Amino acid sequence: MTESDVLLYGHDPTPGIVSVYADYSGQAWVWRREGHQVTLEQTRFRPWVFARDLTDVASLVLSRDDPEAPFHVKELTGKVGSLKYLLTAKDGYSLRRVIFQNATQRLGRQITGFHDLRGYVSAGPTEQYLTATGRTYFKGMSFDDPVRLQFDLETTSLTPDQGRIFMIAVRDNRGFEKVLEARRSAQEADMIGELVQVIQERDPDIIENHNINSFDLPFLMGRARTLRVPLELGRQGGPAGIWRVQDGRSSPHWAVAGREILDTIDAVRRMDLPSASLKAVSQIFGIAPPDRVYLEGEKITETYRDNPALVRKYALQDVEEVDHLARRVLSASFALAKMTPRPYHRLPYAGPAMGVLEPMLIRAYYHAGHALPPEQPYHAEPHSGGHVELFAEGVLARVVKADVASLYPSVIRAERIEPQSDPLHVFLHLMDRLTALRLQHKAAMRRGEAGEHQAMQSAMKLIINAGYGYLGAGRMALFGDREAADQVTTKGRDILNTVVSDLRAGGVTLIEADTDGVYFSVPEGWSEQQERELIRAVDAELPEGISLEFDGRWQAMLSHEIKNYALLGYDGKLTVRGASFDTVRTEPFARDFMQRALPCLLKGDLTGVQDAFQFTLNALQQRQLTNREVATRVRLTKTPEQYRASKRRENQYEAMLSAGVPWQAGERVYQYQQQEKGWRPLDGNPDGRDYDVQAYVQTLLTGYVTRLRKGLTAEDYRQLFRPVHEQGLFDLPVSDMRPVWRAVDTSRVR
DNA sequence: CTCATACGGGG
DNA sequence: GTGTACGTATGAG
Repeated sequence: MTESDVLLYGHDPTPGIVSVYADYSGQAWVWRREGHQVTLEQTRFRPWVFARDLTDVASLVLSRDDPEAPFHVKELTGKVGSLKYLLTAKDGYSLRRVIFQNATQRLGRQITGFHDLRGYVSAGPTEQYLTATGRTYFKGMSFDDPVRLQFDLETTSLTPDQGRIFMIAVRDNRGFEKVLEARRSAQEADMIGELVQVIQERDPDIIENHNINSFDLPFLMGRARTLRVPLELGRQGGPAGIWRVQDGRSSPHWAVAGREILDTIDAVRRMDLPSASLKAVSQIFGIAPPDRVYLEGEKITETYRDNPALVRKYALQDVEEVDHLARRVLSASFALAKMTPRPYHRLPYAGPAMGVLEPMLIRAYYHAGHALPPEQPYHAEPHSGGHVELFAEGVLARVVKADVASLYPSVIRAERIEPQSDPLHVFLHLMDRLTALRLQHKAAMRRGEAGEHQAMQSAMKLIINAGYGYLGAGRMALFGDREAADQVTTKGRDILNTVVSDLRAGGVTLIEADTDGVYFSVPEGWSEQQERELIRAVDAELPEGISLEFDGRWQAMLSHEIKNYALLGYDGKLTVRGASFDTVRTEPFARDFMQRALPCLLKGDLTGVQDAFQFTLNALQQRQLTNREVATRVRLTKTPEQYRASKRRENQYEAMLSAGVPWQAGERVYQYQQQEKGWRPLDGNPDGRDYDVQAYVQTLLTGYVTRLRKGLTAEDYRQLFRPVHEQGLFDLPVSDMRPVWRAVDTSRVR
């Protein structure tokens, strides 16, 4: 693959950069790997700021012709009002200080950063270095060329002031593997020292774990502080220490000089999976080994006491799983790190638009010596969205989904829509090049060629799809353009409308349309080939560059509300979408009910639906369930003191207080409704059966049974979900009932 | 209903 | 002496 497109990769082809640390004083440390050798280049760069005018730097001596002067200004080509002054300095701290001081005076409020100051664009030091030099990480490297090390702590608690570390599993992608242990508290300090030593000796470029930023590192730092063990995880020659990356979000991120700290959870969280936990995700991706040991968090300490070998195995499997998971979920970020002027560790949690695309746009303007765009005009209204429409609700058979492949990116490229503030046409160039590259990688994948084609193509896709969102991102997006974004959605709605009416003309029953996809039901007797032919025929009518694709087929669908539905595959697999059907708070008994009832409803087996209902009702009434199976998980965010001080009474806290159970802020507990006593913590009696039957029957009826309503006639619904002893005189045999659907005429545009 | 805040996940 | 910004569910008003 060529890395010669300077807009895509930056203009400096230096290979093998594995980590960069820079500061505002203009110093930069660049670590490069060539095979086994890692070299540190200590260098300087000129910190930069794009400015709209020079008012805040009027007190500085600004050179216009000596680019090495303490402060330099270059007037850039650009329109009136654009950021047409590129200020650079030998020492970026002084430049920033002067600007903030003068702006504070001018505006009469404390200015401490560019984020609360209009008329400037700058970046963090490492990003400035990469932008100014045109360098990027990892050029010429594959995912496993850097040394990647994973470590995972086993602890006696979730917080370092209440527990300690008793085990650390550590491995790397060069074959190293070790389990460090501290059976007794007195050995913990030595074990931490040993981890530091392992890291210094194995000298990884990248340190990975799942949730490393919110768990392992804070825990490790907490213990090291308490035990007074020096914790140097960074590389020799660079600034020492470990520091919190200020990224404005609640969860912390950490950085050390010379190594990239990567958290697989950041990448997993944006994948829209039912859970982001390591174990769940590993199973979904099929990377859990067949002999995987699963231990409940709370039981790990006691398991270690009785069976340390099992915990060792568990801990090693954790780090091995992280290695596989990282290869799977971080390779897109790895690929993007070769393109965008940002450190690798930021990419899994940087947004693809502001975090990846915009830095590339800024870099292009920096190198062209062209001004950055002025601020966008303010729009009170959000820009218009996609076409969303529900055509039918209830149970429909023979369901097919068709979608327009990459609708918005295709519209952007086909209609040549670009930000009006992008005279260099960088946006469209990037869209075109990324799409072309994506297609190359997809083709290579299809030919079965070796290499990271899957990672590359998904990385490209990520950024291409971000293009539209970026245009509509509002004032935060430097090159955002509301009108351009509106053009994209307008065209997108036109296309979807065409698809919808052409499909309808093809004789199918439409169910729902959402932005770029349509679910519909085909007439009885249609073969899959006929379904695909219809989609091909509709596709043929679409404009050049836009294509409709077959996206799946199911034996039936329960359409409940827009974006809330259940599908039953031809293989019998049930898929539910939307908060109506399943959330984290869903009680186990209710989840079980839905899993039993939905497939029956979708197959038209209403006897089965009734059985599922009676089964659950019976189980509740006969107290065949335990409290655990009716409990919901709640989170106690306030401390007891905070709660007592607050006005509002909340069930979950009252439950803890009335039971006399202490809690800590942030704690997660299970609670259930106890007979006559209301909400109680589950902990006291998880295997008991003293739950409030009436309350849970009510929950079943109002919270879950109602989700099936759209698939039944009103009479059938009433009859099916009535207690069995209340048989009515005019009841129909259930075996004669059939699920129903009806057309709806609510249409709206988001 | 809309707006704001908290969460995820880790032992 | 680094570095603003995720997506979604629930609670508050």
